Amino acid sequence: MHKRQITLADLAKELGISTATVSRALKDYPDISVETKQKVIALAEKLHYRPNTLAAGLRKRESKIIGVIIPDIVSHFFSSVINGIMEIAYQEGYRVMVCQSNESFEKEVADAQALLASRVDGVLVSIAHQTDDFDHFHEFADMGVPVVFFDKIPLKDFDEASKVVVDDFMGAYNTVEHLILQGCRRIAHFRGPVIAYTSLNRFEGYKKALQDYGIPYDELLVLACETISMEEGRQFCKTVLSLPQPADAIFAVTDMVALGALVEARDSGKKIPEDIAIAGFSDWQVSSIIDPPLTSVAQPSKEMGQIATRLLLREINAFKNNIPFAFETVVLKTELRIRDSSSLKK
Amino acid sequence: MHKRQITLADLAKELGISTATVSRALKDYPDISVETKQKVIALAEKLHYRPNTLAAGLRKRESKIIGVIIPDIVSHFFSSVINGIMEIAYQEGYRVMVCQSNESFEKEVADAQALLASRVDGVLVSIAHQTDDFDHFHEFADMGVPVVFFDKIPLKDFDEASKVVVDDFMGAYNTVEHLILQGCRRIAHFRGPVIAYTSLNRFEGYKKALQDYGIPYDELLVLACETISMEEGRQFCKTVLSLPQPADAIFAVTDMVALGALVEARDSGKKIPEDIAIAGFSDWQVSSIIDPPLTSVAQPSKEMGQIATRLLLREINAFKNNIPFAFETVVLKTELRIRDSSSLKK
DNA sequence: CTGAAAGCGCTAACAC
DNA sequence: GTGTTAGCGCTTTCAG
Repeated sequence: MHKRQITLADLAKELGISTATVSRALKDYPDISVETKQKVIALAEKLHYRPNTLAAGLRKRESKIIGVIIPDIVSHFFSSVINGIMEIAYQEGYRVMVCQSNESFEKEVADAQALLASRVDGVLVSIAHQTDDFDHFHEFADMGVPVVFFDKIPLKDFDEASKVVVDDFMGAYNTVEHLILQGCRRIAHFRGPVIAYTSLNRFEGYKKALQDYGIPYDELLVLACETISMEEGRQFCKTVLSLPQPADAIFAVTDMVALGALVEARDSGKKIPEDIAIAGFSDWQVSSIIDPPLTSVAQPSKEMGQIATRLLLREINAFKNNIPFAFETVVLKTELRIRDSSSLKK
Repeated sequence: MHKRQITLADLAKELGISTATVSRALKDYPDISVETKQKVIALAEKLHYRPNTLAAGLRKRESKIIGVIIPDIVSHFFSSVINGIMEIAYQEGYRVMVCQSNESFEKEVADAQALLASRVDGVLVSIAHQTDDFDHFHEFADMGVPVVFFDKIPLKDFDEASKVVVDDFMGAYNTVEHLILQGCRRIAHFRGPVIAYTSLNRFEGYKKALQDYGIPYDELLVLACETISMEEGRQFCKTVLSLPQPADAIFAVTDMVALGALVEARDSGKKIPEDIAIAGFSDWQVSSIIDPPLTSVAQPSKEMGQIATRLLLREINAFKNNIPFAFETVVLKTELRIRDSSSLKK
């Protein structure tokens, strides 16, 4: 039943040559005779020889695996990022080991140690919400394993790493500017948790746009999400519509929240965007098919994964060949997708 | 800069004992003195010792990695399945290596070989659309590596494996039955590609429900998707609405197609569900928030990942300990979520 | 152009 | 309780 795996030694014995030669033949080394190469390759094929990458990895001190730590895989954003990661990694002969922190600091630490034990050649990380201690990532650096952060990156304490982020500030700025140009003056913002970097930048972009256009900042119009759910979007929408001076636009930190607001506005008989314009952030696929289609900020998620992976691989190679390497922070542009939920001219 | 990794030998030398003892101490073997254990563990902690799983794997002939091959990670369904897989795998001390076939047979074969080379201890597979040759999976069996198929499983030629699927037949049957009970008599079906097992079973469920309720099958009402896109949903909706005897209900093979149909029906001024009732399959999160909310069949995706992984781990253990193992096929029940797109009573 | 031999870090008989 | 030893499968000097 259980056939033993085929090894170099098996091939070598069968052909009456040494394992070294077999190894070199399979790796297409220049100074092996064509004849030998062909024989070796033919036999390997015939016996379904599969190189044992564990053994090779042990010997060469590289696993050809890159680790990924993300808060949550079940989201369009992160699964797209992983898609980009896998595409590039695969092209370059690397496998991908994915871990999910579930936004838990403890799980993140455990994941980091597991990846360390698996001797991954590099790691791509989007940190959990509560993480503000980075010892577990410094350990990678100590072991000579490059780390590239993306999306949720450390706020402090981590200069010695490359990073890839989205320009949340400008994404938010452009959206609010658009709402202003549509004639809105009472623009509410449903912001994310205070700790999250991305939320913060979106909030700053919101404020800056108001300021640049001479619209006073009104803290009654700014509500902070905790769960970032549709339900919060509904609640907050109700709140800002029933103010003495009600909102005439809503910019939500994420499409989930914007959709909640949209449903609430619709159900309470408001006309969108005439009575209240709505815009979100993330550009879910669904956002374009609801009625009215939701204006939203698109993030280049797959591209983010690709770029982060390219950076990581470059760093891995630099490290291996002992050539100097400069850390980089790449900021990706977002794209405002204007749709009927905010656009008066149809 | 690049500190060398800490090995058992480092710990052994530092403590003046043998590597064997260190190894045993860390594994909490019964016959090591408590004193030694403590010393070893303390030092390991202090030096940030991380066991090299590559070396252990080479020696023990097990990698503690399970491989996953799926057509596409960027989908709510598959990312949820992976979520379930990772949860169980992690609990049991396994890591997960994910590969994406992109619905390409060639990529699937390449992935299989890569996983084979990585010496994964088992594999979870959802096959690509075009796959109808299974040599690359038989190779796992030959190497004594268990394979469990889920969702998209081989139609033939693969008895020697466990499988986990969703009851597409009953899911479809219940949906169509529901539409009939709502009073619909001209129920259209936008089916999936002929080759896909799941599409086929949904189609069969559709036919059986009609038959059981004495409604004649009308092939004008059955259209086969190729791209499974919103656009197809729109087109087909137009088609069945303009028949001499137009449809009064649509059951689509998937929510994507149903949403296309819904948008088309809405745009052309039809009342939903009075003029045309609509139901989908998959229960996307978005399906519940569009207007009207879409009736859909929910699949237990995370659970599918969990169950498949438990089956796989059980098989891995059985194999390792040479105890008999019987392959199983688990069929998971679906749940019909009735919403306003099909329900007359509000 | 090819072979011999050492060793990557760990585990598991087998000794004592 | 602990040490000795061999070896997992591969790569890589160093010889020839």
